[in-house]
Amino acid sequence: MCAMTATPATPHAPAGSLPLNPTYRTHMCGALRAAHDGHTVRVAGWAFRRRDHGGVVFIDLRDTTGVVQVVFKPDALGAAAIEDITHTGLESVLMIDGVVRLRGEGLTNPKMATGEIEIDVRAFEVLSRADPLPYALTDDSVPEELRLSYRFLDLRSDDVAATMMLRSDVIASIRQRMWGLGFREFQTPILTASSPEGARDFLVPSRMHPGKFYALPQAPQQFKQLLMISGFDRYFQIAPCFRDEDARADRSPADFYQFDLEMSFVEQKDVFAVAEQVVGGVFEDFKNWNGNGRKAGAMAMTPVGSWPHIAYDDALLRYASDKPDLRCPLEIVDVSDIWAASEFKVFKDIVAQGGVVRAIGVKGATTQPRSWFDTIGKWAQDELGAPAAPGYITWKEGAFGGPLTKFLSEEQIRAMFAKAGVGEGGVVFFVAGKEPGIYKILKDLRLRLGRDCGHYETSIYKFCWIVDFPMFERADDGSVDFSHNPFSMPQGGLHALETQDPLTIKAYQYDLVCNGYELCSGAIRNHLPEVMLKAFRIAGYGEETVKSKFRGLWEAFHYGAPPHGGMAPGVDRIVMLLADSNMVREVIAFPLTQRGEDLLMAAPSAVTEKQLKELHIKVAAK
RNA sequence: GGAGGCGUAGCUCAGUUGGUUAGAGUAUCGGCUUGUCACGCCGAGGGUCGCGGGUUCGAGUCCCGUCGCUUCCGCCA
Repeated sequence: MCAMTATPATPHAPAGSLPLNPTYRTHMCGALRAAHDGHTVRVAGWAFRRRDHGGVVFIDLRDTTGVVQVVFKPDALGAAAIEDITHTGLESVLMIDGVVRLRGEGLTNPKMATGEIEIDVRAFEVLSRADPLPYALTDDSVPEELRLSYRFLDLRSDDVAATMMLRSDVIASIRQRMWGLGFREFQTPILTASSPEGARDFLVPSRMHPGKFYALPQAPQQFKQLLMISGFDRYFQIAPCFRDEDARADRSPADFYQFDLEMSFVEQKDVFAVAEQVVGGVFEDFKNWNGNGRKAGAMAMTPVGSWPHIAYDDALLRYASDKPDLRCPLEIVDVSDIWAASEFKVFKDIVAQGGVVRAIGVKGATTQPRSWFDTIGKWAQDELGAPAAPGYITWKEGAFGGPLTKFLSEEQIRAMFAKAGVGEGGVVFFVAGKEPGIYKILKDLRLRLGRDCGHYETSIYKFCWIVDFPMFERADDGSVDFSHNPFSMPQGGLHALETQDPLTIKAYQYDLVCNGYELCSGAIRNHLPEVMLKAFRIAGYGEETVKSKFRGLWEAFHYGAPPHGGMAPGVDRIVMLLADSNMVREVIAFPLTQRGEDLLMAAPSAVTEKQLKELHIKVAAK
């Protein structure tokens, strides 16, 4: 385990300055240096590696600060002691009394921070013996399933441990920044009421109320709004959230943590300013963290205070995504009108039937070999499910090329290149189809083209705000539903709700996006009961539902509610990005599997009949 | 709910066209080794090839089903 790189915002004491109890240790393993030569020390830790030379035995002893070599010599300890340490399993916990010695000439190990010294053992005690390990801690090819089954061992490996410490440091940094800005931290209930909106709830049966259930909160949404109405003005919480939905690589299947915040008497720009200071500040502090050795070099980031705002509709057009990865500079443009006026029947028909043709211009792509264009076409069909290989037109040595060229006039082609923002040497790709199905193809094609043609930036955190989300959307069954958050303030307020087509109404609703990951959602909230009632009515919820299911907010809005808003960045995702990982499980100490199981604790599990009876629950036969 | 990938010793993997007793590295155990640092050398034990069924004279290998992990779609206000 390597010593952590010190970071300016880490409020923790540096490794090696921990208060120590001399019953167990006088020094930390990783803190010993040449300056300790001749010091009598007591250290304690895990037997990480052993090298047995029949007489002298070396053990690398590991604690949270690092590794130090301890030397067992038969002359000093006797044959029985050497026999004992030889048969003590790796990962046993040892307490060592010894003397720090400079290593002899040619015996130092420059790969170790403590490599100039070793501890000459005078006495030792095995505090806990370890069985043979299910896998070697130094083996980095062990599958995740096994490592999660023995997560307590997995957490001993230095990169995993370093990531957990990063997580702690990130949360500490968030708290310090928020306290510095005058926010207060609150705790809100873990057992609350089920909500008809949003994700599937985890339910907890009530013993005292037969047939009734608590729900674990999907977010502290209503509570933080109530705190605003109570007048606290600035709230935050590192809040556990629970959603019973299927997992993804970047989405934990049950519980996750949000850095939840809310402010009163603010507009959208005020929330953005706090977010850029705090989230941006955390990234500035930790962007170069490399405790797991993954980053190739220093990381850049979008400067705080200049994170671009992109309207939701604009994001869908330009990036085919509401969480665009801006490391790829390529943008999508609409060229439906040009193709509608062309002789190419396939695209003409698609436009005539309400579809669109979108184009991605790639500078310099004419240098790609023919085989690359074929690979892209096959990949788009096989992996992205494109109905046909994306068409393309090349502009090379004064001439336009590609199978689609013959359907267009030169003016039309030139107009296309101008719109796509590329000139000679460039290639314009086309994808035709209906929205929104076409977005999935365009989104991944844009990134692939950028990567393949060298336009994709690495070693940078690219932030942007996605703003002006629609308030409502059409559900699969044709009805109108909330598109994001039912508590958002619609732009135009009650007047918009009463006069506009609901599907055209925007909300003061926003997301923060970094490198293609949705880092948080937020909104300026509605604080008026009549707006709440009207918005829910449009989404198909009657007055009685609002009054019963959202009683707290409904009541509170009648007794003086300030304008307020906030957001909730995902702690797991922030740490994941800083750790240069794409798996959220890597930044969670005890993550669940994809199917929501804890392999170590064997959860979920059956319970006794007695427990069920107390809870008035009967399990139906399958 | 749907689609793909993976599953052989404690662990990581190899295993030819279906053909004798399923191999290697590592770990474990035993022996040797007083300066290594992923120490080294010699030897031993360790297998229901995820599970079930089928085809076949014969299945780790082919087919069907199923279970587990995982990636993606749906889902995630």
